[in-house]
Amino acid sequence: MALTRPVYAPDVPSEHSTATAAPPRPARRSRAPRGSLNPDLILDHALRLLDEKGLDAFSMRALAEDLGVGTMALYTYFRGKDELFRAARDRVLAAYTPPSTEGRWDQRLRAACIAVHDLFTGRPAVLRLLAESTANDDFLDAATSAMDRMLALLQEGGLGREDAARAYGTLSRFTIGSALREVRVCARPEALEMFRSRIAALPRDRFPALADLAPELLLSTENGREQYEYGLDLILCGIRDLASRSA
Amino acid sequence: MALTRPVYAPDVPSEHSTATAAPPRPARRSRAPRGSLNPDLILDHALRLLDEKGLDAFSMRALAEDLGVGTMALYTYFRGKDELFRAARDRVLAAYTPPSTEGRWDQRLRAACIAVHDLFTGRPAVLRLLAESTANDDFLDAATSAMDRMLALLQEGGLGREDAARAYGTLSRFTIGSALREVRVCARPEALEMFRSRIAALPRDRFPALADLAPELLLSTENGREQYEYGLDLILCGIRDLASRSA
DNA sequence: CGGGACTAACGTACAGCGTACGGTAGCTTG
DNA sequence: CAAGCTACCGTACGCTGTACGTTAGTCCCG
Repeated sequence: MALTRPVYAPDVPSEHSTATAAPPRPARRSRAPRGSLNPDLILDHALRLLDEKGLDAFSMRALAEDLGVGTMALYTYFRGKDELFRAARDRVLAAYTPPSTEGRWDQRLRAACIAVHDLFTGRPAVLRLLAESTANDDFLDAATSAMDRMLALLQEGGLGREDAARAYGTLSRFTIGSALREVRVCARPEALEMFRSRIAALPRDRFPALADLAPELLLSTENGREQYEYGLDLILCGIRDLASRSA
Repeated sequence: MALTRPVYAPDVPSEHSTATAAPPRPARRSRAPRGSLNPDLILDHALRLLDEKGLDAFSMRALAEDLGVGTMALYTYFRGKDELFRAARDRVLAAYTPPSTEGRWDQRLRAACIAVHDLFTGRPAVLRLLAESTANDDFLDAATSAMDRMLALLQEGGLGREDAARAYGTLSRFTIGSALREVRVCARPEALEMFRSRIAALPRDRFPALADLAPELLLSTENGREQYEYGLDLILCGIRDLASRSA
């Protein structure tokens, strides 16, 4: 009752009943005023919720409640959850600011990659959206300029057309793989702890190299950003080699 | 009715009602015999479902129906969906067979990486599970031997302890990033088509390098496996450089 | 050969999800 | 002041995972 009040009932309060108020009272929100919603506001709250509670805890109902609004009000601005997620992802990607433009081509390329990596790891939940999206992830409108920039730098370094395209693909794959690992493991104390305990419990005779290198593996796992730069430099070394051969 | 028959009601048929039998008849399955289920059988069907219909279409109910069994019967063997997924993932990883052990250390390392990559891309749905798992992905029991092997090869190449650990991290990140991209994009005709159309619609004046390299980008995107090997060689080049410097 | 114990298979129910559909209220415009 | 438009919203439906308790097949013990 009250919940399923017939649509046209004039809502007679019937307060004369001696009952101790309505039972659990579903906290009936009053209708939000007319201008209380807009796409940007919705995305703000969505991103905050995603960052704070994570992707799994996110739901349209939770977002609506956070906004103090009925669930279906969100559908005035977004066709559904998917579209909302895509908009959130694009908003985050749009925050990419290309780093300074000084130094040699490889230094600038390095800085550009790191900027993308930091952008990703700064928004763990959004990165998950990115990884799951079927679209060609680095080809969103927002990311296009970063892509163009990196390709130009690779060509500036002297790489041929095919090599530039493929080197870009390599950097992009490594960057998203790294960001994913950092977000899912390096930045999670409980995952790190599990890693630590598992590595300590390994039978040394069956996995000699692994057991031997345990401390180093732990160290490199703990510091995701440093590990990313290390791998990036490994790839850049290969790219430079390529460039020098083309020259 | 029939569906919600009170538990202890003596089930008076009341067939004297002139109704034309029970209405839609929910296709009441008869109880499956006692030995019709076991963990391996469940995992077989789960993996087949995942490969055929994808992760999104998977549900406990669908799996049970596929097995010709009530939904809750699955819970006799797995605590829940998560545990079932983890078991499926481990089963796939356990299928890893180390490649032949001939050739120089870097050639063997290369072959080992490619084997892992192929293992991943062979099971798209499972790869998604891998990417989403919070655990340290390459540290599952099943993957431990591959990890040990790669670390040993890196040390055989002359890398120091820290370098070996970090080079391994690089290879692992790149491999999972590549497999993810391949599964989400390269192997999906509709995603490729979208990429093609988007790249053709780019304003050439704003993204000159990108528009210029469009054909090469398309080509490298279409062939995921080749692109992986290219990137792998780039990284191996860096690793060899490291090795020669340590010597 | 009966009967009790064990447990695999199961049905029901519940809370939560995304969202289609239609109602309602408040601003805007005539 | 009325009419129309549309932002906001309530309800309902079909789906999900799974807690809980029931049922029935099997085996063992007396």
